[in-house]
Amino acid sequence: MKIDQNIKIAVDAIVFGYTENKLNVLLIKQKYGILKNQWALVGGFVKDKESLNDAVNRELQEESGIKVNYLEQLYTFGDNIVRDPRFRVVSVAYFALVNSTKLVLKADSDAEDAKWFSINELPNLAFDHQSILETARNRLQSKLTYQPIGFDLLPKEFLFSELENLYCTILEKEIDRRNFRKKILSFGIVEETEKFGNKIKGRPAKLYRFNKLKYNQLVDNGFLFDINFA
Amino acid sequence: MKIDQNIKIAVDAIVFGYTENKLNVLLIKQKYGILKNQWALVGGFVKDKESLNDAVNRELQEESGIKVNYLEQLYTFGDNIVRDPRFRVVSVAYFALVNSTKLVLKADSDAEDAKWFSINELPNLAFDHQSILETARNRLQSKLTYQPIGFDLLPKEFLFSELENLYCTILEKEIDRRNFRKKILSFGIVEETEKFGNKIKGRPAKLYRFNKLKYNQLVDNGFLFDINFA
DNA sequence: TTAATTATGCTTATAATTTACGCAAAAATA
DNA sequence: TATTTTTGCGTAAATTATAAGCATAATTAA
Repeated sequence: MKIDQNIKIAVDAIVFGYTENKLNVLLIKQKYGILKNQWALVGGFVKDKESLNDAVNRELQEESGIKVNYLEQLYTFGDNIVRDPRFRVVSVAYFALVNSTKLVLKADSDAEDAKWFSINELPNLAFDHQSILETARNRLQSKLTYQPIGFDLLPKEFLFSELENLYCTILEKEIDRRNFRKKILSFGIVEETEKFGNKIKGRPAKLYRFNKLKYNQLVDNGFLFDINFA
Repeated sequence: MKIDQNIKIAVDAIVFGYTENKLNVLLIKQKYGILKNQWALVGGFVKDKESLNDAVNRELQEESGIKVNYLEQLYTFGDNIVRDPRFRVVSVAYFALVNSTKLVLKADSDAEDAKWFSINELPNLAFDHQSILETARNRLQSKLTYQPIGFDLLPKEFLFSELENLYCTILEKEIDRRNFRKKILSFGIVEETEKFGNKIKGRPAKLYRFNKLKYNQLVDNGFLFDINFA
């Protein structure tokens, strides 16, 4: 049986990072093709013998050298049949979180440059990448409230104020510091360390750590993570 | 620029129905090919000039003639590169809800037969359709609690007991009838009609109607649908 | 040196929501 | 007429969310 179909499959990754109380997105500038000098999401075509998951990990490796803490499929964009002017492309978009800001481009990659951009200061993006990014941002906002993915944007050991700021920044609302702390601690999935963070002024704050093992145990017993302030 | 890629894109639809307190899935039996006589999800290959959305609607029309009340993209299955033994296929799965049980196969369709199966009495399914179905069932369960999609499985006018049974059946748990009613009514998105359902015994029950317009208005003002009983 | 400032971490009162369940009403059935 | 079945309303107790108050430990300004 022969199927007459000429559609190509690509994967794209929306990689979020969080530094200095800002939500950032990783973008790359293409070296070749019609995309030359345009900023775009990490991505590329899927190889015939490669799973979608392998494809997106390969592209991440080639174009940014980054190690992601979290990766999940976001959405498949294939309703706009002229999103790529060259030929029809269906793109499977992935949503990734990292806590590092280190970028190491592979020399043989298609990317000329890779950079972090604040979500509020984005350049013009290639194709429909602007709209993909919006979808990813919505996923991040909603998922943050019912899955402990915020920890994947922070270093292993973090200040409570950092966690709290992350929630306020991404959810774009004020959260009472004391109620936030009370709620997070009540879950029993965040534990304090002996160390202190090096803040410049004010009372020194302890560093805390997310206990993923404990979280998984609780989930097995029916625990539901849920952070939702009015 | 030429891309050397030989992957085909298909769409599949998981169509849920609800009748007589049972959750059902629509399956079709293929007329031709290696799938002959095997039950499978509604689906087929995407045409070059057709959006993914159009493709799934066309397949639904051709293979079942059914009109869906709700349709959303579920997940793209493309990690198992040998899921189809003929050649590599990436399948974009869609999740659909209907309240009708009428099926009208098109004569020129690839389907020899189309039938409703109770979710608890499924036949063996082609490809990885069993696992796709599991994913869809999970989506249905979780989405039922935070989106008013239960109404898309019921007739326009329904009894409160039907709505309540639907929730109990799909979520697989007991829900207190009185608290359920109180909560649903408190939202103000379900209104009673002047009509009564024709039950055989017991006190006659009013028919109710979901006010989608009202729901959308409330959502614009920040309302969040949420049904979650311990 | 001392007072003001900044940020942390603990606590408590009140409001709102969830949970559990009693009970009368309206029909069919025995 | 009594019993059964299902509907629809109401209320008390338990739990959770919201809104603050305040002592502590450091830095910074006076």
